[in-house]
Amino acid sequence: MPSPEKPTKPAVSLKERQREERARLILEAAQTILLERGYHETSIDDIAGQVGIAKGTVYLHFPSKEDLMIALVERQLQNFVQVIEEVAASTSSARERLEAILQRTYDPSEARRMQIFLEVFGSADMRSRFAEKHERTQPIIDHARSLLRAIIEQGKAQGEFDQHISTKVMIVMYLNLLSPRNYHHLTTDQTVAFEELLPQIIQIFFHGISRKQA
Amino acid sequence: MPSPEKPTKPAVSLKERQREERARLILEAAQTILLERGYHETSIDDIAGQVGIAKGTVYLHFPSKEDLMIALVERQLQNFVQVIEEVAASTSSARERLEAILQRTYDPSEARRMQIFLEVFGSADMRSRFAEKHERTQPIIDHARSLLRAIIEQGKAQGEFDQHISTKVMIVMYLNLLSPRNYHHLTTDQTVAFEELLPQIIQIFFHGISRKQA
Amino acid sequence: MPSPEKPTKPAVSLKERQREERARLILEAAQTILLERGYHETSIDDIAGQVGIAKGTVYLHFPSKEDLMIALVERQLQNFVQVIEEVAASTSSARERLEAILQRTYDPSEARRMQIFLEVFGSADMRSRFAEKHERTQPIIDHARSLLRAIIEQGKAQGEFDQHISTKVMIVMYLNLLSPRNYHHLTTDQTVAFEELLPQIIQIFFHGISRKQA
Amino acid sequence: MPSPEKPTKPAVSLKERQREERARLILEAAQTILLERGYHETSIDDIAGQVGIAKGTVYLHFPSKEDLMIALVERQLQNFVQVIEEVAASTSSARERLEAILQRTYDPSEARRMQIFLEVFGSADMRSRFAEKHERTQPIIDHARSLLRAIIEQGKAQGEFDQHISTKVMIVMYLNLLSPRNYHHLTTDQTVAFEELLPQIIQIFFHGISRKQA
DNA sequence: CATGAATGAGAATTCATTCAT
DNA sequence: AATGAATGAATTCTCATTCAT
Repeated sequence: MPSPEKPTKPAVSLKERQREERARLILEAAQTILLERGYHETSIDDIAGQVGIAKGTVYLHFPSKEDLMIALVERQLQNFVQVIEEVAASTSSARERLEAILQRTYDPSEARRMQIFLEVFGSADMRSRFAEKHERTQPIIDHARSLLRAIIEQGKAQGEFDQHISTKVMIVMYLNLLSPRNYHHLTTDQTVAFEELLPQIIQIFFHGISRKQA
Repeated sequence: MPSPEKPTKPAVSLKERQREERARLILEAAQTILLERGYHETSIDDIAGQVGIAKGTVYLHFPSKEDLMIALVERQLQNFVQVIEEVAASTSSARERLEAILQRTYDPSEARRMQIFLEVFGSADMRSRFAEKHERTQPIIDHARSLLRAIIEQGKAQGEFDQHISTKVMIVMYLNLLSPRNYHHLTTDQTVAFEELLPQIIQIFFHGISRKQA
Repeated sequence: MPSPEKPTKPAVSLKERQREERARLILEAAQTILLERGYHETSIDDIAGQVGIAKGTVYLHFPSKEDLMIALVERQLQNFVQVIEEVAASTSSARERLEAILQRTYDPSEARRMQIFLEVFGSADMRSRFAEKHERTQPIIDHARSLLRAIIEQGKAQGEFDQHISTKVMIVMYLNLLSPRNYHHLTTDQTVAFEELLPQIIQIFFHGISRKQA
Repeated sequence: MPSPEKPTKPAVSLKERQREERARLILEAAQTILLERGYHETSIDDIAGQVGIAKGTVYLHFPSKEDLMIALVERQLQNFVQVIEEVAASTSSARERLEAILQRTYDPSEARRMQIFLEVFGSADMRSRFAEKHERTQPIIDHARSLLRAIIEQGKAQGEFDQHISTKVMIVMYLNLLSPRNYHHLTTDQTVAFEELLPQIIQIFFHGISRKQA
């Protein structure tokens, strides 16, 4: 029997893992600073400084600042899609599933991450800047939408939701609920605690789309 | 006969009026371009060019690019407050008044203008950049809020709205409805016509906050 | 009669003249440094420093480093074409005219300038770098060539030059004679005085292309 | 039996041979890419990639990019000197020998290689960059010159060449004939075939320097 | 030995702001 | 007042070189 300690395959994997870990560290730092200061107010040097590496090293992992941004968005989207997929598989009612997604997305540890992609789509210059790079993110977005559509349409079919309201509109409003940014000032003002906020929003929305009682 | 070297008040006023007209022209141009391209993608030169004046002239009216931006936001906010005030004075029901504000704000000619201030508060970039300059806009925002609060609380008192939902939360959600940006992709996709969009959103929201029937 | 000192048109012309003068100054400095150090070894900052202006000012006159280079080449080419045109108009023999062009081009004050465009076509990376920007220089080069061709062909027709040698080859060799760069080391070594060099080169070339005596 | 830890000479030699072979491979790749793209457009990484080794390995053989370049030039010069030496030894006439050198240097397989050193001396860029590193190449160049000088002076002594033309000038012009770069556009234009080019150039040059018939 | 990740100096370019005319 | 030329700080990105593994 050959000696089992000889690292043949794992060696490749180690380097690769280190590489990915480094990339993850950069994404993490980028996320933190970008969320604080925004795209234009954050230089590659700032990000590198945050990670504790040199400017050039960032470029070893991401070919440009834009690509770093896209990678960030992509990661977040995938994260989001995963949440939806997990929840969508459950057998609870449409409303329960949509609420579950909200709950998990509002989880503070998730919330910050969500925002990054709202940054990108939120301002005119970001939209135009990244318009051409959306080939990769668009399919993910489409996928998320179709998952949500399925849930909502089940809810309509089973009499939970009002059939007179367009599914598209529901999706858009629902996605807006997911944007912590929209509630940012509320929690900054500290006049409404974050924990009370969500249930009320949920209540408004679901009451709003629920089938009207005859 | 008045001494000819002492400029009478109307003369000053004329100059002043021209000055203000010029400032207005600059704001107008700035708004157009900023909405299209975003803050960082718009240079002072671009704005001056649009107005047909020289770069330096812009600085005769606004001490910096940031101040120009703030002025833009302020103008929009005042505009918005005026709409609220006009509507608030009417004697119709709370819901009717809130709907009226939405209608007027969604009016295409208004919608674009609304967005400018959403640009500013919408991205981390802008928020951090303008954080210190909010002394002037904050009171206006507070005023708008208190006007809306009054309407909503009337609605609650008169049994239109659900008293269990915090007024603050209602205001936030209501303000979100006002953000055409949130619906931008919808109308860009051309899958939902702008005209159908508003009624449905209104329906969801007001049904959502309405007092539940026993 | 109106006062003649009122500068209406000249005012425009003054600014324009100052602008051109500034551009000329930059070109002059660029030429000096570029010839000494080459394209890659010369930064825009170096050039600006030589002129005594700031980096950004260079960009007020030339949109990019490449364009500055092209402008330099163009100026030199036009200069060269002008020399050819002036000489071509004379009624002397073909050889005399070609010699005259050489004389004027070897004039030390011209010689340095000539080189700049040889720099550009001389090295692989310059050629590929500027390949796409040649739309403007190519016609000038073609024009110069056709002027030379005409002279050479007259020389052949009148029995001065050997008709068995292709005009194209003659032109190429002639243009090589014009490249002070080719003789650079000679004069650097200081073993051959510049003044003796030209006559000998002329002698070799024209003897070389002259019609062979039967 | 020899002690196994002491490497005999052949063993060192093998390693040394492998080392040299590796160096040769690098030079070969460097030459190919450098000729295509030029010095600044070629990175060490490109060269390493072409050889199929890692960037760092290049530095095991050449202390810097400049030194790699110098080594390339040196190799080419030695090659050239070898051609001259071989030809110089023959008993044919001076013209025949000089023509033979031209023929061998114009041989397509040689032509490309020749150019590398013309790149280096041809642009100001390179000249200034390598000026201080010429201690090693200068002697080789001097040697090549003296070999050529000997041939030319024999030609003069035997009445083949015009004694009134300085040998130095002849050498310079002759070396210029060797620069395929000078004829590059000709063959690129495809208006003159490469095969016709050389004989005509030879004809001009040798007729040009030949002793004039009384 | 070979590798390739990490470094950081350096270069082109942009643009808000100033100021002489 | 208006102009627009000039400035220079700041930013993105490249790549020769080093060095731990």
